[in-house]
Amino acid sequence: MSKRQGYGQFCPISRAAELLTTRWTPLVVRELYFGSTRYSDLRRGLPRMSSALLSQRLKELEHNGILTCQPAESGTGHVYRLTDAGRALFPILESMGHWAQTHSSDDMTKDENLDPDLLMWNIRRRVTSEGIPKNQHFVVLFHFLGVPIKRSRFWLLFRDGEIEICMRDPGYETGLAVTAHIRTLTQIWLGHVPLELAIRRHELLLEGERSHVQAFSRWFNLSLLAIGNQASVSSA
Amino acid sequence: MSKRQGYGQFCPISRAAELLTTRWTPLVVRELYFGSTRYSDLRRGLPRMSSALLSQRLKELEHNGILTCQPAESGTGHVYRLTDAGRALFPILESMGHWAQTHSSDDMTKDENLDPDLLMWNIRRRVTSEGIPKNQHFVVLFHFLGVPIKRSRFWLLFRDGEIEICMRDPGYETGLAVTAHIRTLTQIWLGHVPLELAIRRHELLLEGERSHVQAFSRWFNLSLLAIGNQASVSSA
DNA sequence: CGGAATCCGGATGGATACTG
DNA sequence: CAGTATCCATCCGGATTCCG
Repeated sequence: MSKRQGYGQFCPISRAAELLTTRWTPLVVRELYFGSTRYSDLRRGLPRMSSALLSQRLKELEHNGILTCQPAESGTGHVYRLTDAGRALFPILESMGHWAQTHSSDDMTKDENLDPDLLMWNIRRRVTSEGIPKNQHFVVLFHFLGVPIKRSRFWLLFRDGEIEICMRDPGYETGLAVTAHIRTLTQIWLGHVPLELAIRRHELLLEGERSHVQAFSRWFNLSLLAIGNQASVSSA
Repeated sequence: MSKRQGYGQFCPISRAAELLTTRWTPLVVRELYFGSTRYSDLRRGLPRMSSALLSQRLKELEHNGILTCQPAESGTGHVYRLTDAGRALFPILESMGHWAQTHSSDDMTKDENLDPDLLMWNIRRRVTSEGIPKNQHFVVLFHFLGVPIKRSRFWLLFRDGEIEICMRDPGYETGLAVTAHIRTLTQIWLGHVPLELAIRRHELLLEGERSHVQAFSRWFNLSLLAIGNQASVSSA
């Protein structure tokens, strides 16, 4: 497979670099760290990565002891999980994220990278059912501006403790509607802009029963990367 | 030049990853951070990197605002220096080094990566003239075991505040001789093994006047990566 | 010495199609 | 759904060359 020579350096940085300087590898680790376990989860979180390359990377990472691959008990496919060594890579990713936030001309929120599917998928993984009416379904509509109409509406469906993203109205009554420019919600998600500020400036609109509006900040959690980045946002 | 697509992610990790997931790039940054400024310094520290690729990387990094390139005042060539953004990358490298030290089956000191030239070059950059007799030259011979004879002897020449590596006896009287297996000195340098321990076990031999032997641990500084890694070694 | 340009074969990555 | 297979563009390593 890889006939590639190593860097020929005894310095430990080079060991990690040999692992991480292949394309997409850090992002695969990120996805796993943030909770993806299935091949299709990974594909969803890394839409621009080709399937062939993903499966190649998974094999390499397994071979390098970064992840384990086990046949899924429930049905088909495999479950991928980081090993201890794999989870230990996270501080590296964290410092990469921190560097980019402070030193990269912040075009990570430039138009071409804003992606509502990706954002919703990331949000879904961090959402908690806390503060959501139990034992009944609850629907939140996200309505994005700055996005082609066909990809501008997403429904988050809370049901039986499960959370699902729908691209079409799931039919139940909508309990809360969230309206914002895709960039606004992305910036909030990344911790660049405090939620309250966006609300106060009417750049993010919450519509629904008062209790549902107030509950929003309890179940809508920011990206793990946002923590410690910006003014705190979580409900008191 | 690079027509390569981005990762299409708004997550800041991906911004840093786009920069760092090209081959050799983290090590070029490491070299600059550790004090190299000239093209030939970089080549010396990265002997397995091709010249063409190095000059390509330097251009890319300059373009990305990681380093600046200025014509050298003194004579020919250019001086490469990290920008603030470039220096800010160091925590990433540091966590990479830390990860490898603790989670990579420590074959970074496996035989094929042990390299006396590289080691001497690294050592030289960290050596201080402190504790060295002033206003006269002072010569230290490093004698490596486990290395082909032709590359087994290096002389460190202290003269006029300058420090030079020689591959042949510079002719002056040798003030101190250091003898060890290449692996031993590499492990000491990386902080895997305390200097005192190696001395006590007679795995590192210091020969010379008592004062010169005692001075050794004052001017021989460990790799920056060793700091906080292992039992401290520096003289009290 | 300090770099940059070129050429070439092999390795890697991206796109798409295909299979169980 | 969970991956493979295939083809082509790009990247990388090594050697050589060139220039100032």
